[in-house]
Amino acid sequence: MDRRDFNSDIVSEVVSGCLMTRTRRISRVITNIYDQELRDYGLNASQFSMLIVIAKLGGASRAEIGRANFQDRTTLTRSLAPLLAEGWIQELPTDGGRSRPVVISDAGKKLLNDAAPAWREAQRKASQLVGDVGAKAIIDVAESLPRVDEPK
Amino acid sequence: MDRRDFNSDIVSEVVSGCLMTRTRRISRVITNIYDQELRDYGLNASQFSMLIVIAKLGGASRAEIGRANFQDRTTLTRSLAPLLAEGWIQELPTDGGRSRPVVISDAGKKLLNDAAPAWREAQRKASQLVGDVGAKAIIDVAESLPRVDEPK
DNA sequence: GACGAAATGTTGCATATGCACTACAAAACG
DNA sequence: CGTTTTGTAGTGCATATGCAACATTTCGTC
Repeated sequence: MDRRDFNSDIVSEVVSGCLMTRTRRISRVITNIYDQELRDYGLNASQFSMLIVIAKLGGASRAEIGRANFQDRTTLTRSLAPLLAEGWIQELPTDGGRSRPVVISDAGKKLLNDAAPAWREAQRKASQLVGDVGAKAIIDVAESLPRVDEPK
Repeated sequence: MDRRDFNSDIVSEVVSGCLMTRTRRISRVITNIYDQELRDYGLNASQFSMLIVIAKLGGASRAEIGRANFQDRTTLTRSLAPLLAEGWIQELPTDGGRSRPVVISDAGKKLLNDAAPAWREAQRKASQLVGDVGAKAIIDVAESLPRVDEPK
């Protein structure tokens, strides 16, 4: 059969072990969990992530945030716009003209503290979903990703 | 210090163990690997994934594809459009009027076979990146995701 | 067969993601 | 110095993602 022959080839090969399809599925499912818990606070999983990175870096350019979070520079140009509009982050007074670093604002800090219980609940659900072994593996794999933001 | 106190709270908690930020980072990095390898064939990682799912299901509605791939129905409405436009998939003659199942076309099958080496190269790179333990964990976690597409 | 519940698909809306390209600014070099 | 190289940011383009709301179709039940 045409279909059988075809499926026994590349399709079954990918179906049985593709890391990309798996990581993307996991990402979608996990993201949905956090999205739902965070919804009441007016931000989504991605925005929560960026706020955390910015808070941790304590003042960083879009390029630095991108390196720390494995995102393209240009993604940050647009993704940060809603955070700026909401007042959760703010641009530091331009120190010349080159880069325009952003920091988390008081409102942003308050938001993170307010949403902390929601994050913990999502984290609990996600941990249960992936299991102890899965959770540890995810953390380990993430830590092993090639760092491009060596301490300045 | 204000910043220190703040960081010692929810920020460091999330930084040290958030499963969502990790899975999203992993997804971005892994997706980039496959995107680059597949680029010469005119499709991206996401589209490759959908083609594989459709090929495997062998004729499925957007809702079925969504359940199989953990995507929202409405995402498929739009994401399948480019695949239809390229002729990689086609809609089956409507069997009444309710759903409009799609199947992979000959051109789509040819594309998958042509791109197979590129996928294998990306898979090799990704496997090396996450390591044997990481790869197994990713597969296991993905398999454990709550299935909603029980065999019809 | 009629009715209400569940499933399917679309559109409006908002956001996420990254590539190619452009414009500047800054550092490195000779 | 000036020139080259590097780094930062933005825009145009295309796609991905999912929620809310809506229209339509099925299906289950009486």
